[in-house]
Amino acid sequence: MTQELSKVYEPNKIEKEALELWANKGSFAADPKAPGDSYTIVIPPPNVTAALHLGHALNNTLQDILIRMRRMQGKNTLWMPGTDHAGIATQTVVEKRILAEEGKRRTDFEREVFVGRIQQWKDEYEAKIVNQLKMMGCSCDWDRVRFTMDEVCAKAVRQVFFKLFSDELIYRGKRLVNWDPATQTVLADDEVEHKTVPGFFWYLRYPLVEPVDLNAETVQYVTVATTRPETMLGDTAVAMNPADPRADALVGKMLRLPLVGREIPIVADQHVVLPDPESEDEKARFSTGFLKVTPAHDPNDWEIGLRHDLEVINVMAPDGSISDQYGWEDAVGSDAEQFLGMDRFEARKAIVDWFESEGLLEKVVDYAHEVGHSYRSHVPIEPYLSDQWYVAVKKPIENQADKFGTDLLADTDVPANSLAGMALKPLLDGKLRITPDRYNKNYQVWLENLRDWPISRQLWWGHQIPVWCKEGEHPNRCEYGTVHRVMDTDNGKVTYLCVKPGFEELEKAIESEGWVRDCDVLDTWFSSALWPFSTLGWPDETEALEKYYPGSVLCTAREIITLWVSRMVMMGQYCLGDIPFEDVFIHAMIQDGQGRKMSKSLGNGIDPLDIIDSHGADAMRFALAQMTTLTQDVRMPIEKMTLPDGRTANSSPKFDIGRNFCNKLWNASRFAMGNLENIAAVDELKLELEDKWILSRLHKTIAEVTQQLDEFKFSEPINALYKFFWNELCDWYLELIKPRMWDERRKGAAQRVLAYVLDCSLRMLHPFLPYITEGIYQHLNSLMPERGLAGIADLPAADALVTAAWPQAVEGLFDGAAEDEIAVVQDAIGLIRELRTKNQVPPKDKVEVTIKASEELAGIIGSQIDLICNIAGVKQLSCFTELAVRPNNAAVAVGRGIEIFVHDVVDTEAERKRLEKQKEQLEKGIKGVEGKLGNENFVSRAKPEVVESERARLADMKEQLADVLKNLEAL
RNA sequence: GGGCGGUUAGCUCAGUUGGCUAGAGCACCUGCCUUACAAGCAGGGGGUCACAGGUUCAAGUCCUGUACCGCCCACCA
Repeated sequence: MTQELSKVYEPNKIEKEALELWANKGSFAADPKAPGDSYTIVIPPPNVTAALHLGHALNNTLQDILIRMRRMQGKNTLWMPGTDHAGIATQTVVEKRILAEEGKRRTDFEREVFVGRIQQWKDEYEAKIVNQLKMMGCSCDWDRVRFTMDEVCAKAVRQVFFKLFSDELIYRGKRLVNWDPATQTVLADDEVEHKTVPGFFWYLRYPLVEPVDLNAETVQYVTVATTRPETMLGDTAVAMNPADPRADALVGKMLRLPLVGREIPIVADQHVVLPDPESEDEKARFSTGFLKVTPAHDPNDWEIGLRHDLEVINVMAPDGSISDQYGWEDAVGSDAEQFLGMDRFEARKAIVDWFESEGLLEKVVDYAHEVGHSYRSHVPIEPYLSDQWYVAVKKPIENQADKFGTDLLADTDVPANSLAGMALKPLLDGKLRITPDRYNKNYQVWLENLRDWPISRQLWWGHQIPVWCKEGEHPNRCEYGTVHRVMDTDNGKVTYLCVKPGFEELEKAIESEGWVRDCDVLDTWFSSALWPFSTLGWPDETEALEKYYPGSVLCTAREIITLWVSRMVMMGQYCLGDIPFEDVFIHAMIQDGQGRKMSKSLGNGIDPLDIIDSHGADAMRFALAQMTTLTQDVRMPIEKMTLPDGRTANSSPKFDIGRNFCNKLWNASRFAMGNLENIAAVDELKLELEDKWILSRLHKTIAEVTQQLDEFKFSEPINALYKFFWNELCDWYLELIKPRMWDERRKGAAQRVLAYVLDCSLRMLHPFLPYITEGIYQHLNSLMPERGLAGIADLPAADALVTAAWPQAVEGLFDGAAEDEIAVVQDAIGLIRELRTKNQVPPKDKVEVTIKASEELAGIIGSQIDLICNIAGVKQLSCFTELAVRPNNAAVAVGRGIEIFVHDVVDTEAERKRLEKQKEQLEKGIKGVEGKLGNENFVSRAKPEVVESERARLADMKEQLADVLKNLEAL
C-alpha cells in the first residue's frame, strides 16, 4: 500500500484491499489449538430459497460486530457460517420455477432427478449468499461453511433420530394436514392463503335417540350450526359447553346422525361457545350451543376427539370426493350411500337438500368467513387426516433423569427430564439469557404449552426419514445398527426399523428383503435444531466441538424464538448435556417508511449488494448498527436511487449518514497522515491542555463503548463513537492542534497524541466499519509503526487492525479539569462566532475582542488566548476581570460569568434585538425558578442538591440579566 | 382471540433510577469552495412529547383508561 491516502474516499477499492489482506492472513480462521477462551457464534443459516435481503444484512452485521470485537479482545473466536435447505420453501420455489419455465410438475420427474434440480438451485443460491456475506465484511470462518443437508450435518441428523427412536421418543401418530385436493399435496401453514368468502351457516337438526325432558318440555332433537354440512357424514359426537344450563340433561345422551344412522354421543367440552344473541362475538350470536364434531375433517374437532376419545371417521378420498374407502365403514346400506363419489361441494348441496326435504333444516343464515385456499391451485384446502412421525416432547426420558431430575417444572406439567423440560429449565434458572428480556415470556409460554412435534413432511427435499418398515410382526433384524419396533396401525401390526448412520450395507440388505424406506422427509427445523453442534462435527468428538461448544451468543429475529431457538436448546441439552449458547440477542425487524414489512410483492425491499455498490459496505453497516436499539421494529424510508451502472434500485436516506461518516473518517485520516510524515523528536512528552482533554474524552469513550457492546447495545456505541470522532476529535482537537503542526517545538506531542487517538478510534470503529478502518490502519502502520504514548498509555502494535488489541480504558487519563477548561474555551469561541455571524462579519476578517470574566474563567482564557484567536478569527484578545471602560462600538455576548465584546462591528438594531431576546428569556427563566423556590413544598421535599442547584441557577441568571440590562443601556 | 412493541421537530429516532431552557442525524433558512473533508464548515429557525385522568414539590419519564399504527402466535362451527 502507498503511504498517501487517495484524495477521494472510494469504498469499493478499500473493500477489495481489505478482503485480500484478511484472506491472505487467514484472519477469520478458527484454530481450536490456539490459546484464548473460546467465543462462538453460529450463523442463523439463511434459507437457500433466495438471495439475502436487508434483514439478513442487519442480522449478520450485528454478529460481525460482536465477533470482531471479541477477536480483538483476544478471544479464540469462531463464527460458523452456513445455509439451510429450508425444505418446503425451497422445494416450492423450484417447483414454481420449473412449472413456469418448462410447464412440468414435480410428479413429472423421478424423485432423484427432481431433487437434483433443487440441488442445482441450492448450489447457485448458496454461492450467492456466501458471496453476499463476504461482501458485507462478515468475518466467518469460510473454510467451515456447512449446509443443513451436507454429509456432516446429515450424519448428525441420523444420529439424533436414532437416539430419539432408541429412547422411544419417536412414534407414529395421526395428524390433520393442509391438503390440496386439486394437486393432492400437503401444504405448509404459510402456503395456505386465507380468503374471506361469502357463505352460510346451515342449522341442522340431529334427532335424539330417546326424547329428553328439559324444563317441562320434551326435547326431540338438537340443532347444530355448520358452514360445512358435507362433513356431517363423519360426525362422531355433538359437543356442548358444560356451563350450558341444558348440559346436565343432555350430556351423555345419544343422537342418531341423520342420513348415516350412526348413534353418536353428546359430550361436554369447554371449546363450545355458549349462545348469546346479544353478544359482540359473532360466534356466540350464531351458536346454538351445540357443535357437531368431525375429528377427521376439522382441527378443533380433532382436539375434541382426543379429549373424549371419539371415533375418527374419514369420509373423503384424497381428491376431495365423498368416499368410504378411507376409513368410513357404515356408509353402505344407509341413506348416505347416495353421496359416495360426489365432489365435496356437490355433496354439500345434496346434503342440504336432503335435510330440507326431511324437515331437518331449521334455517340458513348468511355468513362471511375465512377459508384457507391453496396458494397453488386456489381451491379450498381440506384438513385431512394422515399418518405422521412425532417426537414426544413432554415424555420423561429415563436415561436423562440423573442429570436433569424427574420433577415437574414449577407450575407446569413439564417434567425436567423431558425434551421440553430440558429447554425450559435453563431459562428459568437464568443460565440462558434472552435480550431484550421481554421475549423470555414467548419462549417460556411456548414450551409450557408445547405439544408433540410432528416431524415428517410429505416432500422430496430434505432428510429422508431413516426408518424402514414391513407389514406384520418381524423378529429383530440384527443386533447392531438398528432399533426395532412393532407398532399397531390401521392396517394391523407393522414393524419399523431405524438404522443408525454408517450402515449403508445393512440398508441395502434389508431393502432386498422387502423392507421399504419411509418416503417422507424430516421437518426442516429438525436439522436446524442441531446446527450448533452438527456444524462442529458431532457425533464425532472433534477438536472444534471440544473447543467451541457450548457457544456464546445467538443473534436472530423474534419470529423464530420458538421454532428454532428453543429447539436448539432442547437438542443441545439432549445430545450434549449443555445449552448451545448463554445469550440470545433478538434484534428488530426492518420495515419500510410506512411500517410495512419489506417484501418482494410490495417492491419495498432493499438489496444489500445495491447499497454496497452505491454507499459501500461500511456505510450500510453503520446505518444498520445505528438503527439497532432494543425496540421491536425499525423503519427505513425507501427511496429510488440510480446506481453507478445506470440501474435504479431501492435505497434509503439512512445510508447517507453512514457514508458521510466514512467520508469524514477518511478525510480526518488524510489530515493526520499529512501531519505525521516527519515525527518531531521529543526529549520528554509534554501534553498541552487539548491533548489532555482529547485523551480524557477518548478514554471515557473507550469505557462507554466497551460496556455497551458487552450489553448487546449497538446504536449507543456507534453514536458515541460518531460523536467522539466528529464533534470532538475533528471539530475541536484537529483545529486546536493545527498551529502546533507548524511549530517544531510543540509538534512532537501533538503528532504522537493524534496518532494514538486516531489508532484507538480506528480500533473501536473497526467492528462497525471493518473495511475503511483497516485501510486507514494499514496506511498509518506504514507511516508510523509505533503509536503508544510512552509512560502515558501503551498501545500494542499489530500488523492488521482485524487482530489488533481492543483498547483499554485508563482511568488515570480521565481529566475532569481539562474537560472543564476546554468547555470554557469552546463556550468563548461559540459566543465570538455567534457575534460574528449576527453582525455579518465576513469569515476572513479578523476581529478584536475584549473579554470580562470571573477570576476563574479569566485565568483559563488568559492561558489559552492563542487557541481562541486561531479558531475564532481573532487578531487581538484581551481578557480582564474588571473593565474600566466599555469597548466602544462593540457587540456583546453575555454568558455565565463572562461578557465578550467584539469590537467595531456593532449593528445596533441586530444587537438590541438579540439582547432583548436574551433579556426576555432570562426573565422568564428567573420567574420560573423563583416560583419553584418560593414553593414551600419544593424546598422541603425535593432533594437538597436539586434545591441547591436551582438556587445557583437563579443567581447565575440574575447576574447575567444585570449584564444584559447594562449592555442594553450602553447601546 | 392471546402476547408484545410503538405514538417526542417535516422525516428517522435518542431521552438512564421522575429534577436545569426536551436532544441527534436528515430536510429547511443564512453566510462561507477558510490548505483534511461542499458527502464539508460556521450560525439559525422548528416540538401542547397521541389523547384523557391520576400519583408527586416536580411527569416525555410512573399508574389507569382511550385512540391509532404495527409485529408475533393461535384460530376462524
